[in-house]
Amino acid sequence: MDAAEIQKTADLLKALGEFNRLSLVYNLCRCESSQNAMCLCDCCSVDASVVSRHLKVLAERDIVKFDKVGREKTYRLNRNEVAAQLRELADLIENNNCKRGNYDI
Amino acid sequence: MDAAEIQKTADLLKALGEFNRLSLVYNLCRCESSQNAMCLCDCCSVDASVVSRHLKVLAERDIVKFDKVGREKTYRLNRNEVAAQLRELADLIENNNCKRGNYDI
DNA sequence: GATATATTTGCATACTTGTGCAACTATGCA
DNA sequence: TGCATAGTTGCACAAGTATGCAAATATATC
Repeated sequence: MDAAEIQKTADLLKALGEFNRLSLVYNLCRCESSQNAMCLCDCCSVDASVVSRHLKVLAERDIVKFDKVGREKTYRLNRNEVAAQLRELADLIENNNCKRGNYDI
Repeated sequence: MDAAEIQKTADLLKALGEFNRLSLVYNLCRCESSQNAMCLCDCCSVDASVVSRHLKVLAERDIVKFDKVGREKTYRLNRNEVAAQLRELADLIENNNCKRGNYDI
C-alpha cells in the first residue's frame, strides 16, 4: 500500500465525509433514474451554487457520473465502483492481511 | 435516514479520510497485537503530538480502541465494527433500496 | 432578438483542520 | 529524589473548505 493509494482512498472517504455531499449521495441512492442538480437542491438547504460545487467534487472522485442534456446535467450514482471500493477497505480492515497474505499492503 | 445518522456516517468517513489517519489505520491493520503510539509514529513522518491527536480522533469515532498500560497506551483497530459500517454503506449505495425496501432511508 | 431557466464561477468571509514547538502531566526506574 | 520515557495540551499559524451572493455562461422558449 503506497502513499498514492492511501491518498486516493483518503480522497474518496473525504469526499463522502461531508454532511451535504453525503446527503446528496443518499438522495441519489434512492433514485432509480438520473436527477438534475435543481432537483437535488431540495435535499439540502443550501444555495444552488453550493450543490453545484459539491456535485463537482463527487464527480471528480467518480462517486457520481453525469450526462448533459440540454441545459441540464443529470447525475447518477456510480453504485458498483463506490460500493466495491468501500468493501475492499472493509475487507482490508477486518482481516489480518499479514497472516492471510491476500493483499500487498 | 435522518440528519443525525447522516452526520454520524459522515463523521466516520471524515475521520478515515485524512492521509495520516488512514496511514495509521492501515498500519494497525497489519498488526495482530496492539501498538503503542510511539511505535505508530514511525509510519507517518509527523510530530508525536500530531499522532496523538489523530489517534484521539480515531478513538472518538470508535475506529480504534486502546488500553492504558503503565505510561503507554496501546491501540488496536476496532475491525469488525468499522468493517460493518463500511459494508452497510456499500450495500446502501449499491442497491436501489426504494425498490427492495430493506432499509428505512 | 428577448426572456426564462439551469448551472457555473469569482469573490468575500467565516470556520475548520493539520501541523510543529514547547511546556506540561503521568508513569517507570535507578 | 532525580531523571528518563510516553503521551497530552496550549498556542500560533498556514492552508483548506463550506457557504452565500452576484455575475456570467449556456441553453431553451417565445
